[in-house]
Amino acid sequence: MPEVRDRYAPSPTGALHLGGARTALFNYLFARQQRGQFLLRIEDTDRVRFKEGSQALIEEGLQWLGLSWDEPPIVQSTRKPIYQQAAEGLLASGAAYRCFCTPERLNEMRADQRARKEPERYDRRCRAIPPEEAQRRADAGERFVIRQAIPLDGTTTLHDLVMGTVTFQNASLDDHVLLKSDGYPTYHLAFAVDDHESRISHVIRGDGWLPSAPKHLLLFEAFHWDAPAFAHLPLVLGADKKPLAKRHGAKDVLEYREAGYLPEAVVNFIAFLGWSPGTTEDILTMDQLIEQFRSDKIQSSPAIANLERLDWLNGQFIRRLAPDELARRIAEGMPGVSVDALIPLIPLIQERLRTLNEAHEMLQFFFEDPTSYAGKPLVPKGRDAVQTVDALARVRSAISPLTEWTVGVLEPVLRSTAEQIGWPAKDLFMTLRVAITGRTVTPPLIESMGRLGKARVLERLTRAAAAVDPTSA
RNA sequence: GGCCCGUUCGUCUAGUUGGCCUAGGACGCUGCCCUCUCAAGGCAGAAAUCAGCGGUUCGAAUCCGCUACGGGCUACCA
Repeated sequence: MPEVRDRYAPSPTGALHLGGARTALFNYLFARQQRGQFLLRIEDTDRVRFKEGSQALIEEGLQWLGLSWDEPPIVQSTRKPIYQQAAEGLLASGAAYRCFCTPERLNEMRADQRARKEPERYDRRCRAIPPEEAQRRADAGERFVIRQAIPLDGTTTLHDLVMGTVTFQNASLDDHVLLKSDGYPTYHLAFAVDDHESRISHVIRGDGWLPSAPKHLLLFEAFHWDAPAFAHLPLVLGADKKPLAKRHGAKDVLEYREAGYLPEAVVNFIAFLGWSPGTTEDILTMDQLIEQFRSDKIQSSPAIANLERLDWLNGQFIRRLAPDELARRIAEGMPGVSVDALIPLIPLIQERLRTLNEAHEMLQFFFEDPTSYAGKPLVPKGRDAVQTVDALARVRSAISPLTEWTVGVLEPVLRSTAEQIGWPAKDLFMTLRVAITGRTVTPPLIESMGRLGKARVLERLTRAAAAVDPTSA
């Protein structure tokens, strides 16, 4: 059996969005599972849409997701002569021809076709030019493109791994351009030449290419090359049901990294966009995905990316992380805070996080004193300032003699203090929470006090007491 | 207009060799439990007449046809 080799072939016109990432992931999973190779190719033959820096961004996105490629990427713009040579071969065999039609004539032709409600297609005028004459005009410096000479009749059948068998009438196919007048190939030519040269066995790409797949099959035939197998992937849509690829707001995968998402979660999320293992499992690691991936389980209908699910998945993966690993990842986003300082705090927040970034705010009070209690309910409902200051003082004197500073000794002391002053423990805890953290929503209070240490707790209690507004009822 | 593809809870999906589907799971949502706040976790629940119609069949989400709707392509873009 021939070796499996596939590839992700983005054009560097922007960053890597979720849809592109999914195409890359499916190629990667398939290649890894088949013990084959996964390649990267940069399709930069469109010099107009080309964006500087895009390739680096795409590569960084892929690396972040853990999709490593096995050979240095082919960059198409560096291979112009190779495509030209291939096109000339086609010219010689009659599978392609030179076209001298100007853009103006093409526009007029299409306008006419539209007016007559005919299919808009190249009318093949130049296909009738004798090759010698075409050669002469080319030699004389006339601008031309090279078009594929599609068979006038018959059918072409594609056996797609996802879409099944699709048959096209050759008569409905256009003589599309293979080589542009600037000497660059179009996608079609470059694709065939490169995939052949790279010995690609499986082409897994977006289903936008499905309509041109028969032309690609015909091209391979014209070259007398074996065609690869095809799998066309349905679109990934945004919440607005518009294809991600077409939206201006399509997010770069690296933005998910900035927002505190784990690459494991993003991978899991996009894997299930149009694919499922056929079981009820929904949290899979990359290794499990590799093992379970099957191209025939790919959905043939488009999928809408439901970001709420990504949030949930992210929380799941965060909870599965080893505590020191979680600390490491959180520290990356918290300049000035060491991994070691974070490790003891992890148990307090690990099961509360949905994104890494939430840890920053959740943990802030460990690293800086509350700056203000304005607007915070230091005084419980039904109590007044005097009672609150008194409660704070009672807690202070109850805990300051403590020689052992653990949850086990703190909790009973705090509860009995609440009882002594006649407050429900809930109320006392909230007052303490606000006093010590400056917040109403925090990790568990007593554990937090334990980690903060006695000195800092006592100090904050004093400051809070001083901040209680005496005019509050 | 032409050529293709698609259509199961709001969303991701299971279902693919027709009966085990009075359609299963997950996210989200609602309620309850747990509880020092918030989460997490546990339990329960609402939610798809399987796009519609017509066939085939003892029996169809699963097979066939038509219709509707959605989408892609229709560039010297990829």
